[in-house]
Amino acid sequence: MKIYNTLTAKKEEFIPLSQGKVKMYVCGVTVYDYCHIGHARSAVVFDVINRYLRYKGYDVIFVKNFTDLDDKIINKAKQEGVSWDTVARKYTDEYYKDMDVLRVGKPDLEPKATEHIEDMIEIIKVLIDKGYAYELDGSVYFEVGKFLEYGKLSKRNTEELIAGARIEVDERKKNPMDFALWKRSKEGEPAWDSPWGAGRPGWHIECSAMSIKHLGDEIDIHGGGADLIFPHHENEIAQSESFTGKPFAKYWVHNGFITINREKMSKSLGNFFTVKEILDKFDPEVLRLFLLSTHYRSPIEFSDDQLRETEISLDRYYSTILRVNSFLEECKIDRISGKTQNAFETNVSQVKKRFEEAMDDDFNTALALGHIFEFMREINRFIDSKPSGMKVKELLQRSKEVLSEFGGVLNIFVRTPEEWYRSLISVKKIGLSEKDIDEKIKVRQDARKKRQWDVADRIRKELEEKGVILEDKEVRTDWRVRVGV
RNA sequence: GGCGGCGUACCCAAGUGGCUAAGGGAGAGGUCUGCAAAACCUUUAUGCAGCGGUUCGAAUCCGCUCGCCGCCUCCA
Repeated sequence: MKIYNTLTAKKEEFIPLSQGKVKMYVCGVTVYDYCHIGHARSAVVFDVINRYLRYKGYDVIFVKNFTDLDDKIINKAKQEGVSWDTVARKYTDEYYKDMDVLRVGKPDLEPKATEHIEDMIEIIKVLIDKGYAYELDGSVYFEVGKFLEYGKLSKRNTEELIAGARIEVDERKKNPMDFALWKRSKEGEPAWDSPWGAGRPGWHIECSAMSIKHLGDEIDIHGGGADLIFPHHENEIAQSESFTGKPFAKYWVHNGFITINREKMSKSLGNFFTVKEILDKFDPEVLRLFLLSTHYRSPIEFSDDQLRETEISLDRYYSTILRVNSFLEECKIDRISGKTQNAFETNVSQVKKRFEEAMDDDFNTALALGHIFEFMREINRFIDSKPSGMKVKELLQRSKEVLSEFGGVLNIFVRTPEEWYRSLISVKKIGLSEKDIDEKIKVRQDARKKRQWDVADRIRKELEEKGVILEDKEVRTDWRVRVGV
């Protein structure tokens, strides 16, 4: 299995520190607002990485933190006139709601910054003792010049950084790039006691403290959005490696951004969509599939049109399954058919290998999905060939199992076609119940038996206008909800 | 200014040295069907931003040019 490592800027063979075990830490969200789809992308990407590692048999410990103490939370609290921890709690709850509907699994541990203040203070103390940090008027700074490898992750040297620095320079700092480990709290801000007086931790130290505490000095994978590479992850490396004297993380994994009109989606530009906004118009599985249909490191251009296309793709999956199910119910067992079956059997046994090859290559979900859709065409082609015989049922059963196995890794394709269409009835605001539709179908079937085509066509058209499409099969009529509109 | 990435069909998107350049959507034609829908089949890039170079061989490596974007400040 290969993983692209930001640290070496190369795809590398994945060899965990301890055989068969993977320790993974991912930077989670700062809980000061609703999740936007960029947060969703990161969450979904690392959820899939976690699932695939487990699928491959690794014993994974996955830690993802909550930043529940930060300037943005404090500002939000001021705006809303509530306490900062009320803000943190509210948006933590909202985060969980969004993750649940997106079927993002829970990490093994979800530590919070506020629960690790003591751990952070301990690390800061050691960094001062070791000469990597200095106190200045109740705050503590990390001295970047003392960590010779500073810039190794983001491929920068300190002179360049200073030259291009846009940050406001505190003249008293030894070096403009030195960053806060501990900040003296101002009046009205949350504060904890420390050897340097009342204060609160800087942003970067929390992840070092939580990663080291829960996973140890050295871990296998450290992940997050590409915008965390600098300064957050660079600073984490500096602090952690100065503290432990060991390499902090072996593989650094970063997901790409979502763009809108080719620009990075961001809160400051105001061009963002929250997860909730999208789910008002689309089924959550559509968003999840959309996020996985591009490689995780590439930018994804977001638009409603793209989601509509994804919706059509997903519908292709469910309508294929619906078709397989119908076929299995009506399937007659008699003679064994020949060539098409052999060809299909080969496909069934090969698709798993293809899926794993794709995923082994730096979690190439886009390619993996390509194989899955190709396989679905094979299934449809097989059914079109009107196969018969004992083996047919078994092959189709196995095909469904293979698809749900892949679905388990990507955590899509987890519902029945019926559940999918039921969801679409409400997402697309069809305004009919399943019962209504079934009744209309029944009336229409009677008309069809009597060859009253005008009556049958009228009912079909009436349903179509509401977004329900009918499909006449040999012995029954199935319905679907129209997608992609 | 420094560093990095991207440019593959009408749209989205895999592919980073070697069989006919995956897959999805859209379009056109066909099979099936009472008619449809779905499905399937055929078709849509002698070419991968442009120009040079390396090589027996390049979308894939190297150089230059053009265009777009990101990071260097909080950010998933």
